[in-house]
Amino acid sequence: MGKKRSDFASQVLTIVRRIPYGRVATYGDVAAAARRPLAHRAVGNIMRTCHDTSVPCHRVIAAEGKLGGYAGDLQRKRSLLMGEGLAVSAGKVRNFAEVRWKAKKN
DNA sequence: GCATTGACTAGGG
DNA sequence: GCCCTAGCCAATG
Repeated sequence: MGKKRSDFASQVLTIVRRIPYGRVATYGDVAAAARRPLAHRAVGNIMRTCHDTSVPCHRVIAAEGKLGGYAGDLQRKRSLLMGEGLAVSAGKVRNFAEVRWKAKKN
């Protein structure tokens, strides 16, 4: 680390890193936790440009429990989610409402 | 500094 | 339930 990212990017990465095992959050939730509820697009852009291995980016999914996308292999993202006890079907998390992690304000 | 793009979201048909 | 449109933020050329 040491790479000086934008304050928003750094905040987003911190939020994603706080997502516990077996939980998932939407881009909107992460964006809202980063003080930018309308920056859901920017969150996806940050994850794409700053996909760090220290950040469980696979726990960040789109709304409605949809997986959305992933850097490299989307299938890997699905495998990771299923590996955490999440039921993924048709590119969506069935128990999304149950495993949805409520991001707290910072 | 403007235009384009992206792992998005919500709404309408 | 799917496709298209409009709107938002940040990074890149």
